[in-house]
Amino acid sequence: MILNREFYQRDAVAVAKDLLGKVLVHETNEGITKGLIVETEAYMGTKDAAAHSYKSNPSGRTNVQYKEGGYAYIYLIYGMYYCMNIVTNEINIPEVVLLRALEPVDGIELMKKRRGTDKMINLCSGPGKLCAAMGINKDNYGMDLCSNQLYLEEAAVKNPIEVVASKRINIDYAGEAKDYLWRFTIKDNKFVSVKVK
DNA sequence: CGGAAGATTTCT
DNA sequence: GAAATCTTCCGA
Repeated sequence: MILNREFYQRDAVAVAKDLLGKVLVHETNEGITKGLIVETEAYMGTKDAAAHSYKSNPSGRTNVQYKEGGYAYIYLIYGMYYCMNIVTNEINIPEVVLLRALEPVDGIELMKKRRGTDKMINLCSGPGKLCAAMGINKDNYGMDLCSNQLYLEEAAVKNPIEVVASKRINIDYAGEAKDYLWRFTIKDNKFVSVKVK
């Protein structure tokens, strides 16, 4: 079952927690890939010094963040890797959830081909890696997650999930915001990206 | 218009 | 521990 618009129209922290255990699906010409979300981070727009939308105009790269929840915010980092975010909350509230790690579910051969590795644990354990494995790039920027190409769905089997909150990764420049516990992971899941502080 | 820096990954 | 590599943003 595909998650509906209402799911995304809440604050980013609530959505980030609820996204754990959901499945990200991307249908392409090459085939379909699915991954179980095991790690997320919330970025709370104007209240968060680490967010892209904290100090920039509601135009350019962050434009889509100001839409209502349920859209894909894709950006290129360090000139080499894409990161996928999910826009949350209402119109004109620039809050997003960064997807940091997935557990591969479907289309694993395709993921291996895209990533150039056979190691399951290495396919999606990081923001740049999961985008490469899922075939996500700037063409997906602003895509509606309530449509049928790139979307999220409930996991086929719902196992009980234990959520762990921790500090976010690689945002030391963000002042006091770097200590906010807005990173969420599934406890003891081995597909979570390895960097832990 | 030019420069600096970044939600990262990979190899040494 | 450092390089790879390019878009975006800010200051002049």
